[in-house]
Amino acid sequence: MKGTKRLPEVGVRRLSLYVRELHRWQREGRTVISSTDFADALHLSSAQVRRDLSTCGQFGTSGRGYEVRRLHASLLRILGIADRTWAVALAGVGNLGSALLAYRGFQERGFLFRLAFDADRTKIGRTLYGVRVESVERLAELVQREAVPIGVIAVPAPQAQRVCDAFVAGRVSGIVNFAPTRLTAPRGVQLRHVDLSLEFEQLTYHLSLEHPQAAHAQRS
Amino acid sequence: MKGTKRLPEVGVRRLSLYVRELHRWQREGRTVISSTDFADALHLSSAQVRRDLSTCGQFGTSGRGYEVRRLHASLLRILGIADRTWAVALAGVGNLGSALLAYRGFQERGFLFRLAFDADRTKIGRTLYGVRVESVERLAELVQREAVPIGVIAVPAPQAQRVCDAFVAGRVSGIVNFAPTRLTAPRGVQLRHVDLSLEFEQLTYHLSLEHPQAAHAQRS
DNA sequence: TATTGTGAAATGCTTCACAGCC
DNA sequence: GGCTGTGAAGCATTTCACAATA
Repeated sequence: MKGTKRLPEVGVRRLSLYVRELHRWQREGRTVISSTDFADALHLSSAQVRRDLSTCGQFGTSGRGYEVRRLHASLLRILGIADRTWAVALAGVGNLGSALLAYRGFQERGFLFRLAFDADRTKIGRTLYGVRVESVERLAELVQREAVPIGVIAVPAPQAQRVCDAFVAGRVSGIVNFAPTRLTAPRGVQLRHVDLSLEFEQLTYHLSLEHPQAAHAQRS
Repeated sequence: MKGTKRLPEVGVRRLSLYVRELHRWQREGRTVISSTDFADALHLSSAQVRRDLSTCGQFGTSGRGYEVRRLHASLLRILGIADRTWAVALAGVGNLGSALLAYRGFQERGFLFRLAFDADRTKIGRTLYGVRVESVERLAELVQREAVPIGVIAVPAPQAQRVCDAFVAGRVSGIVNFAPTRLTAPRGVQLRHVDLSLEFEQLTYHLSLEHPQAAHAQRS
């Protein structure tokens, strides 16, 4: 029912949240939900929800709401994460890397860790969550040989650019960076930055000292 | 030099990135930088950088640029992260929790893990990164006794709300949530959501298949 | 000359409010 | 009656473009 309008970047991010809630409602056995249900669950306005959804297509029924199953399937298709499995290569199996390997949300969305790399000799050869850890020196070679399309960077900041270059050499088509540094891509390869440090920095100014009565800061 | 204008929410987030770059430039010995330097490093427009900075105060010198040391100190002060240490309590020392404990950026910004909790009996009593792991059952009690102002949630989604309630009972003034679920705060306590699952979800639509020649997707 | 700081314009995003539909 | 989808209004953010300044 729409011509040219596109969902804004920030709206796409909300789409992911809608998917998450739909997933939960489906488990709970609900079959129909309204824009107000979304609004309450996610602290948005119902108008925002309707705008987001209607911008992507015609999903609802006037006077009734949205069918959970259908909307869920539609949004997955729109986000491009339906019926597809993406192989992923992970660089760095330290604490953060291990957290990523263990994160179930990945599998739920069709991502599968196929390769893992580390520079630490004591880790190479071990198997974590079903993936064998290889030497980072073989990263480009193996990524290219296995034609793995996505690289995930979970190494310390100073090594991130080198790893990024290796992924590019291995001809991945997407890189997700969790190192607190900005990467630059050689020659026409586009990178997207998913920057964990930014999340931490949010904390520094989001401190909301609005407890009913007391507000106890503390030095240490 | 400004009257009433305030930096928008998203601008505050950029401020953190400016701090990060200033930190780096300071290490590299640079003394003066321009809005264009910021723009190049962070993929923003120079006008945006100037607008952000000038909205916070008068920091630059026409025809010259910004003094690195002074700007760095000023931004830290504005973000409220100078000369202060915040004690933090961590719930969940699994992979993600461990990654948070190990993350140096925390200390750099004056955050110090004072308490850690887990439900796994085999972990309780162990010391990780200098912090003793306590039973999650004692969370509210210890957080209140030590007057720790910030709680960090790194437990699985189904447990997150319970842990959140415990932090509130322990009278923290801020909570940061890394579980992929929305929390609700009892009675007038304001929560901010830092949602790791959102980061993962970004990946699903940010896949940029723009390699010079080939684009090899793959099922598995 | 090089660069900031900033009105004004442009663009983008959210909310309002209600017609239309079930 | 309740709810969606959407023009139009309102608000927020970014960019333009240039006067001011070192």
